[in-house]
Formats: sequence, structure tokens, C-alpha cells
Amino acid sequence: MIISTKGRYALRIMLDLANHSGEKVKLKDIASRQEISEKYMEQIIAVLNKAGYVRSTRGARGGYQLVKAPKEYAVGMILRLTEGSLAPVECLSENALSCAREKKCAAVELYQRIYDAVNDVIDTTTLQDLLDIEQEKTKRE
Amino acid sequence: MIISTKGRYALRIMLDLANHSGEKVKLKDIASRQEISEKYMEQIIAVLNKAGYVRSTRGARGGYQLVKAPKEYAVGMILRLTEGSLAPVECLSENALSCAREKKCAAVELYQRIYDAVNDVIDTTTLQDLLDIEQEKTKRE
DNA sequence: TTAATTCCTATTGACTTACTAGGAAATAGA
DNA sequence: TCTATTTCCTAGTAAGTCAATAGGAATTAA
Repeated sequence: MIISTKGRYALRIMLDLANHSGEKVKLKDIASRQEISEKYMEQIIAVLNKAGYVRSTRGARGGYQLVKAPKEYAVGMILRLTEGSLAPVECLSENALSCAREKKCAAVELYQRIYDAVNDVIDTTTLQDLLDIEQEKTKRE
Repeated sequence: MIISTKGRYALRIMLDLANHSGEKVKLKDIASRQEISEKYMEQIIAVLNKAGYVRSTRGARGGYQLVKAPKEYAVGMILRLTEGSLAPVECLSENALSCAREKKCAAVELYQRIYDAVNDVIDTTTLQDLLDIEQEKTKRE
């Protein structure tokens, strides 16, 4: 049960953009700050862009910026977009094909509880919350 | 974020054994009831056996049985044994090597919340709970 | 002695992950 | 208009994981 680099990097990209609101931020700058491969980041931010979570400006002096305020982005939106469903098992995913043992399967109840618990956390935590945590952490240093 | 067949099958094996408490259950019977490859199951039950969660009897008329009562097995024990840590990210696992950005990383707080939520569910649900759910489900059919 | 069963180890095909690579398209500024 | 800068698009790839399959050794009841 793992959140891959795709989702984690997406979160860090969004956080980085949130930390530079108002500016057009170049991918190169995010990459150097976050120490992530620029080329790999391109692919990840492309997804965020297509979904309308960030706005891009092409060409020289171009860059990316957030479309909405940080508190408008639940981390669940970002993780689901980049990772796909965070369901612990396939059969709970949106597009799941029905399972033959569905009717008598006891375990699916357990999986649903796990799923609910995870969804609750990621849907009630926003980018702004992470910003606050970050600030708190650097203050403490 | 997925619980693989290893963990899911382990759960079903344990449930199957729980449904036949007192008997020595042959792998072949579990395999046919659960429609799981017998050879694959061997590998999974071997882990459960080594951990002492089941007791095996070798040779003709041998089989497996649970060591303790179903309510003594939290599903977390079984899943962690077969899946490894259910931490959403590597850095939260037991044996994780320390991360350079640990001190300022805001996201780790999120991951910890997810981890806590998952652990809470799997540590408070036992095999007996699943048995009860199963009974409830078949009664309703 | 035989049949039935668990135990042990190796191999494999398909898939996923985390990139790398190369260049096309767009745009600001000279 | 030209050039440097930046995003956009697509393809490839090495390493690792998953979900088995395979074959046979060891053990035991009858």
C-alpha cells in the first residue's frame, strides 16, 4: 500500500506553487528546489494542467501557477488525479468489474472501512493545511 | 494503494480455517473452496505457519488449523505479516532510512494521518468480526 | 509400501515504476 | 524577424514487483 512518487511529487509541486502564489513559476525552478528530475516533473504537471489544477504560460518567461487558493485544493483531488483511486483493493474502485464472490465476501467490508478512513483524511486535508504545517515546522527549526 | 493477492488470500485462508475450527483442513480443500491456485497458496500459508498463526500437520491426513480463537487475530497482524507494512509511503515504515527533507516535509504529516487511520481499522477488526459479517451476509441471501 | 500431504526452492511472463531522451510548438525580448 | 527560453508531446527503457507455475523432497497414516 504505497503512494508512488507521482502522487508525492504532484503534492510537492502544488505546494511549491502555493508558496509562490502570484508568480509564474518555471518548472526548472521547482525542479531545483524540490530536487526532482525536471523531465519527470513535466509529465506529472501535465496531468495537473490538463485537469485545470494549474495554469500554464508557454514560451519564454512562461511558467505555472495555481488556479485557485490553496484551501480550495483537497489533497485527495491531487492524489486521485495522479495516482488513480486510492482504494485498497480493485473491487472498490470506480470502474471495477463486478466480483463473483461479492455477495458473500466478508473482507470487502474491511476494505471499505479502510477506504473510508483514507478518503476521510485526504478529503478533509487541503493544500493550505500543508502550508500551515510547513510554516509551523520551519518556525520550529 | 493496493492490498495484493498475498494479503487478501491470507485473509481468506484464515477465514476458511476459522470456518472449520477443530478440523485439520487440507490445502487442497481450501484451494477448491476459495478458488485459489493451490501452489500459490502453499507459499502464503507457509508464512502464516512460520509466524505461528496456523499449525500444520504433515503427511497423509495432515492439514492446517488455527492456533488461537478467531477473535484473537486482528486482521492487521495477518496483513502486515503477508504484505509488509501498510504505510502509505516508505519513510513511515519501520526500517525506513531517514529522509533528508524530513525536518521540513509537510506531506509526511498527511501520510502519518493516513497511516494512523488505516492502522486503526485493521487493528480493531478481528477474524471473528469477519466471520460475523460473513454469517450476516449469507443469512441475508 | 503406498498414497497423501506439507515443505522448499527456482523460474517466469506480464506489468508497473521512475525515469531518460529528443524534439516540436509557442512566446518574450532584442 | 531572430534567438533564447520555456512548455508540450511521444517514445523508449532498466529495474523491480506480482502472481503465479513447476518440480520434487520430506513426512506420515493406513
